[in-house]
Amino acid sequence: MLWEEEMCIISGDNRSWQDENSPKTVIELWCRAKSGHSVLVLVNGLRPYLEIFDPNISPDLTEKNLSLDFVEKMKEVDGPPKSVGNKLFEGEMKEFWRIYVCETWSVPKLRDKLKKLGWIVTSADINFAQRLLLDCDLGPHIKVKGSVLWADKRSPEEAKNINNSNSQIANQNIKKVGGSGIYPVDMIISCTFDCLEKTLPFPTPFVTFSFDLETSIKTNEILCAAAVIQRDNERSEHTFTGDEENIMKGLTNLIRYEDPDIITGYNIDNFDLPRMKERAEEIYGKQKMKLSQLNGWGRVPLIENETKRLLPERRQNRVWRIPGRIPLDAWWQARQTLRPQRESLRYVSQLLWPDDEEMHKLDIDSSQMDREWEERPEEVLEYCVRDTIIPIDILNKLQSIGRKEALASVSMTTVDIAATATTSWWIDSLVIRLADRSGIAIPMTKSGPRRRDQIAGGYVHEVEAGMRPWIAVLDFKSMYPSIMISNNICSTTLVRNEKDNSEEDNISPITNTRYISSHTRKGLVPQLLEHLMQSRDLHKAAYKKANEEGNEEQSFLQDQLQYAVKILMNSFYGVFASSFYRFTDKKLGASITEWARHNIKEIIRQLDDEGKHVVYSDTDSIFVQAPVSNEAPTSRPKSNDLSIDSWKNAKATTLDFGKKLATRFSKEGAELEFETALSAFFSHGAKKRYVGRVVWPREELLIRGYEVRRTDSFELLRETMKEMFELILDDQSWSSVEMTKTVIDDVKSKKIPASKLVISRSCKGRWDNKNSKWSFDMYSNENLPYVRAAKDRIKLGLSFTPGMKVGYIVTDASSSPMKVEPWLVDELGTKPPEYDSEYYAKRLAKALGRITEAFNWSEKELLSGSRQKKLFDF
DNA sequence: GCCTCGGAAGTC
DNA sequence: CTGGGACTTCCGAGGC
Repeated sequence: MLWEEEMCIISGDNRSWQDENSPKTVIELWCRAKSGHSVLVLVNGLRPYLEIFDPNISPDLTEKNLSLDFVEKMKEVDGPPKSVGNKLFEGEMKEFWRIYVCETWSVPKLRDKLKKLGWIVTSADINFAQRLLLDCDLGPHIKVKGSVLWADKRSPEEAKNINNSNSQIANQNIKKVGGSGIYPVDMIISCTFDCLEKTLPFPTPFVTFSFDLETSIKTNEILCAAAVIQRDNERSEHTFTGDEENIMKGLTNLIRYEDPDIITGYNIDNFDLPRMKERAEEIYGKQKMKLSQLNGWGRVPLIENETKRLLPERRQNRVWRIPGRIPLDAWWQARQTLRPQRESLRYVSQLLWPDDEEMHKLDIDSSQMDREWEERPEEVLEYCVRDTIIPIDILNKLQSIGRKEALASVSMTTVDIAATATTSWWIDSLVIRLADRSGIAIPMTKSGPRRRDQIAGGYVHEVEAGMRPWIAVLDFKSMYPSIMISNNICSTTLVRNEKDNSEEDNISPITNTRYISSHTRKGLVPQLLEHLMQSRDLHKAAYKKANEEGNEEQSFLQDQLQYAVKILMNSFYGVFASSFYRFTDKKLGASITEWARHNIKEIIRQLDDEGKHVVYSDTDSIFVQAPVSNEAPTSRPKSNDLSIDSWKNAKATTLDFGKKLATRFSKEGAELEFETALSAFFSHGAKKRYVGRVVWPREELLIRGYEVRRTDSFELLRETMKEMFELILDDQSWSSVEMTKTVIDDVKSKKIPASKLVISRSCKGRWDNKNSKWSFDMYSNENLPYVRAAKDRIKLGLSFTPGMKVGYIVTDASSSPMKVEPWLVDELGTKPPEYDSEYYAKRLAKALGRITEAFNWSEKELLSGSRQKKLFDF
């Protein structure tokens, strides 16, 4: 009996098997059904392949140089080559042959052999599960029709009725279609590739597992562990104690029983996952099956020949791979979306839930874990449980999982690729799909050394120091994608030979690179981008409609989708300007930016000619001074003040001015939008550093580039500078100088708490296996403050992970190198170090002085000559 | 004190 | 062996 259901693909893999001596490859899709249970779909019927052509002949010549018979006889090849006709490869038509392969894992070897023979190999580095999505034009959300081979506890009753076989029979049936045994899922279905169908996206009820280990600092041993499972918005907590082996077995059994899709925790990538591996190996060495009992988290049967997929593995020292599941570190998600000043779990939860003390209370000294565990194990366990709950709360708050699912949906990949892979994977998914349908060959990803010669980037306009009143800010809408569309920029439309020149070609303004007119042939990428632009508009409209109708679930989903499309569109330029991407030519990236510079400079020139002052411009934005009288106030007067009308008039003039400019300079393929109106704009004269008082479409302070936004600044500087900007934009530059002097005096007299003076920078590092210690040899000089602070942390037994932000206090800057101490108050609750007040006063004066300089108050004047100085003996 | 360099973190 | 890009500012170390 057939079973039909909608589900979302979490991850895919494939395995080779023999069907009556003929080689077959089955695709395994790990899914979560819309109705809540997990499903493994075994898909048969597709054969892995790659495609080749003989570079020495063109289609009009019939003579073959290279022998296809020879290819057919190669042991990796399955059956005769199949003619697939002519395809476009780097501007030329070639005759292509499809070569079927016995096993996917022999592709790299076959690739090399064919290349040595002289063939050019294409479509030969595409993951076979991804191939299924490409060839059947599927995204992550699918409808499956198949026969039920196994229906376990959490599967629907109807499915259990269809399949009531015992596990032995199920095991046999699964092996008959190429599966490896009874996978730890709720349901196992078998079908052929034509039984899969694309469906509309829906929010999938993923199951999440969060865990945390507490370990001994002396021996690295695991002392205890905790885990939380979130299923259907309900959570269950679990704790594990006893000997190490039992703790690890307990965690593993829980995972295999609960069958989560997502595995999270705080810093699991760099701490808990590697520690699990290390401790398991400490106990069982290289006995894979024994190791699997301790750490077999892969979603495959717990059997001998699956040990390779059972054990979590770290690829290229970065992303962990747990087949069938998605490792999603809450630390990394928080870091990416929040960009916090510091990154400890305590700090991040304080940032997200400032009022909930329960969440960030600190009752365990983790640097003394051995003693704490000895003296009060219950509190340690409680602390451990809390540290598994917060990561789930973080993922929920940041909507991380929903965003990954939306990205998977718009890029038509599995959720794990959206969650863990890089931009080029998402774009591959769309580009290859379309190329395959358009008779265009798929070149391999380019390898070898990275390109040295840079292409030119965006244009940045000089900015004058000082205040400018009433500014209209205009932006090009999706600038790079629009340029790619309107000029038909694509590797498939690039004119490579002079003989192919046509009068209709689009010709780039500086390098005179030519692209075929879209009337002749539309490029792949312009087609895709145009489609994405339209789909973003559709999602935005659907979002608006859902909002009006009060349909919260739809509105949330549509907003996620439109945002994902935006992210995806913006990734195109980067990938096509890179040196490695399969469909790239460095001319493409260069053309895009030269058209961009050309467009924006032309507008600036015209405005200049008309005497309209362009105050600033960066890549796709222009700041233009509006024709407002100098008497108009730049800060909003009280509503009963006489000057309120003058302010309102100025605002109206600026709005009108902005709208008119937008209409005037917008053209097909380069739409200029009126983004914001500022009543005042200030810069001290450095590019990418400015402040503006926004008066439309909302009222707010806009700060870019300045220390206020920088994580490697310190709280006091951020606060003071922000206050200073508020005053300056309110025309109170004098009081801003006074205020600044007071703050500098306060720091000199040590009235400022050290917590406001923590400087934080990310620090690289690598674990040196040979010497069993952390190494910082990637720095040409390790004598940097944050590297020394990181080393101090390590010495104290605190966690260090490569790339983490390390907080420190400068204790003595008079010596070189300066003396610093790590900031441990967040984690250990220890006494803060004594700071070097002179250093902080100087840094404040320097940063703030750059700004006050615009009003003729220098750094030196800020540091001295204040009333308060005399009160404190300095 | 001036300069160069390596490095991190911003803007777009 | 592993990947979006360029443009920009500022900080600290270390040489002279």
